[in-house]
Amino acid sequence: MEYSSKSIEKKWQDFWKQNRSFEPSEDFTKEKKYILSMFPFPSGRLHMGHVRNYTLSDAFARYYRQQNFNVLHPIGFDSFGMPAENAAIKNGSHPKKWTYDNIDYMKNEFYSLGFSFSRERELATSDELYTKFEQSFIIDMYEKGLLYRKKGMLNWCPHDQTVLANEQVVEGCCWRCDTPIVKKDMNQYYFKITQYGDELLNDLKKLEGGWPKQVLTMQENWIGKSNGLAFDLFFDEISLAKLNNSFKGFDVFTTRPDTIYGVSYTALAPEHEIVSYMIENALLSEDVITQIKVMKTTSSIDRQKEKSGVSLGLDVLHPLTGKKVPVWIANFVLMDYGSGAVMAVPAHDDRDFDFAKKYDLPINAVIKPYEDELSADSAFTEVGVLFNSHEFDEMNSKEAQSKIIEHFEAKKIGKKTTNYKLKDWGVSRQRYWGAPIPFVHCDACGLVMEKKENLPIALPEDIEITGEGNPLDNHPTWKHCKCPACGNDAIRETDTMDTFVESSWYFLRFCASPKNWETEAFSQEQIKYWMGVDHYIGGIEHAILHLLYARFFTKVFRDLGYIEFDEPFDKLLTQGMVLKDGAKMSKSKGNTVDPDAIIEKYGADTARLFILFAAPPTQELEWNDSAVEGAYRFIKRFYERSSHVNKTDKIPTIVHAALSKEEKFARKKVYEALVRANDVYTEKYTFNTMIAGVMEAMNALNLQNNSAVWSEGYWILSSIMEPVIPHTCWDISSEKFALKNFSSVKVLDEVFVEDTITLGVSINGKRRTEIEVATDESDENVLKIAKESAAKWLEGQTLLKEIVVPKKLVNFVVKG
RNA sequence: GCGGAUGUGGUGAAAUUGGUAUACACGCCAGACUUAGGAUCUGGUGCCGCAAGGUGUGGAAGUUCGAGUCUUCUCAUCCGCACCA
Repeated sequence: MEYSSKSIEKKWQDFWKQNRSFEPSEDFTKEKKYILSMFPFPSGRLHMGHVRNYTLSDAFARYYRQQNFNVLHPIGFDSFGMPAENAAIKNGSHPKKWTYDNIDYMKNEFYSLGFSFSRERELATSDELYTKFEQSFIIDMYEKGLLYRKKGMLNWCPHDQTVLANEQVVEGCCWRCDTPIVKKDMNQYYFKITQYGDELLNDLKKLEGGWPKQVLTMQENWIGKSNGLAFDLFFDEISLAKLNNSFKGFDVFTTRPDTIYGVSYTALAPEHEIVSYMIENALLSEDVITQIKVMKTTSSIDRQKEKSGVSLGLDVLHPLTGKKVPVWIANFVLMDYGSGAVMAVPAHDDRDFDFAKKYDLPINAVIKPYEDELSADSAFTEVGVLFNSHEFDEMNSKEAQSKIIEHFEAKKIGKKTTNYKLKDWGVSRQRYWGAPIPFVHCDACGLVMEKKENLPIALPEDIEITGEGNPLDNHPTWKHCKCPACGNDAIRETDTMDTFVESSWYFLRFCASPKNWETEAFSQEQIKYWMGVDHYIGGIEHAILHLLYARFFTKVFRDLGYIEFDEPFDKLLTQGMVLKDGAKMSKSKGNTVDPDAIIEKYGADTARLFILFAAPPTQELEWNDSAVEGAYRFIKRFYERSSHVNKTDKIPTIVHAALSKEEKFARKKVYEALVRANDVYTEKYTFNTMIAGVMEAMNALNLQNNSAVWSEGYWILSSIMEPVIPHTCWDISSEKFALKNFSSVKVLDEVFVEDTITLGVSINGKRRTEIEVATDESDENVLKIAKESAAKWLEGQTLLKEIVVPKKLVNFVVKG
């Protein structure tokens, strides 16, 4: 048999398609596995990262099919998004055509790699049917108060001309195009993800063990829970008068209530409402107003470079001492965290310290180290002991935190508070290629939900995409509609949804039987059976964005009564990047490898084998052309040596005792590979060692020529390898085993029983020699044999201790 | 700064509870078959050394009969977050 990847792969891909080989069964009494890889954006072509992702999920899916599970392994396309519009601007192609052409191309690539996806459940999130149900969920969420509209300061990308969620701002820049973002005041829709902040944080515990620690930590940090004290600061008489009594004061949040007696100034964010009031009412000098304007318009990156501020000429009263404390504006105070105002304790906070130094503000220390002296050159931020703090003097600063909170609560001047870094998810985008937000603006009724029977609110196709403004807004007719409530003329919302909304529930849609796709998003019964996802596989880059949003939607859907569980993904496998020449593959670096070219030259099985063999899945994978050749050579040998195998439709029975040493060794290696393979899918995901085991077994088989041993070996090995190199294995199996061997094989313990065993002999832990003894030899005899063998090294030494580790080694402890 | 991870041959990487370090593969060297080889097969290959032997898992110390594995410290690299009060 001569190996030809082209003819074999085509043959089996056609066979699988014709036989609907990978469609899940609707028999819900069978045990199930839901294997999901993160679906791709239809960018045009697959890249090696995709190949790695889907090779992994495909291996899981195929393994569990062999184990007789009912397997759901679906694929779709996350097909809304800006690149479709960017392509339109660049090439004049319609976003819809561009998207669906790409999908067609990429689907062909998928199937030419032999991925065992359910073809009948393929979907694209830009399908109108998908939009229909998504809009329906949006309406439900609005009714529940989980979606709201408000005016606020938003992250605006000047290049993409759209708003970004906080999660989409990376180091102050747009996650997609790297343009520095600016703040813009706009009306936006928000999901109330903060309402679930605590649950999203606490439920991370449920994911321990199933999710990588790194991802859990990243989510924990992102949610950023911190406990502390919130209290009001009140203006003194003079300041009240200055402000025309419009404000009594403002509230602040601190995680360091123990430093309360060290407060020497307070600071507001430049965007704070009191500041705005003072500007509007000309209560500040032109010079100060100019300074504030500069602070507000500086990009967040530049704002971090140096601390700056300005005094407002106001004072508040210290809540405990009643002393006057000056109020400043400081550029490091963030409007969107806490209340946008802080109490400043320069003696015990680095930022406050820098600011006080710059503007020559007082520095009042109230905590000192237990051992050392306080330094005047920096803030002391460690745990210490309180002084200058009235009744709290001599108290440990950690302990003082709760005591002082109690004190504030007892006096009813403040209370224990929890703050989160997590903010509500801004979901509206001023772009065309997204799911329209199903609302209508009516002069009489205000913001009105579209009626569910009118869904989907589909996108118009006759649009002009220029890159200037929102194409929906510019469309001559689309936005004009009737108010669903009063029937009068109204204007349709022209914002579309963030594409992360689609990816937040697609895994639920896959559970739905396609025959009901028209009528329902999914059914309780189907969800109950298929969810949660047993193995979710994808890139670490989604650690926060997608995975947090999907968890949020799951909890919302639970509270809306659609589903009955808290977390969607039981096990998460985050794959490493694919590198070439030490760097991530990218077009700009010119170090990409085109999957199609690899398939053309070596075949899909070679690409799959290399990817799984070269590194464990969570690690980075360095592309290596000659190692790819090596993978190809292995497959060729594996295929061609199947000529040693006899045709059979059941696993051969072999009398182990009657075999030669080489034959026994070959069987042992084969069964070792089998044992390894069974661990891989549940615990370790180390496909590389599983494949190494198969290679060892192949090497061992090649040292003997018993055709029954060859046949048994191939029965097992081609089954182990089927998830990795399916085309090759199906071809061997159909030729030799009538496709009967893709099922679990019982491990025979007899092959691991050996007559003799080799033990290492070491002196003081250093290996010197080895001995071969009968497996059941007594320790006493083992020692005797070992001593003879090591006589050379024991001579003239005093033997202090003898250690026998059964089946491993002998160690002599000597002195001399 | 905070958090997470990773350091083992020329390279990608192996190594149950601490128990013969470097499996498997790439590369390299030698040989065989060949008109030829980027095909195939066989053998070799951590480092120093002719050898005996020594040495060796980023570095230092510790626990132990025995440490890649456990403990402490340290160095380097990568990733994520970052003025979050």
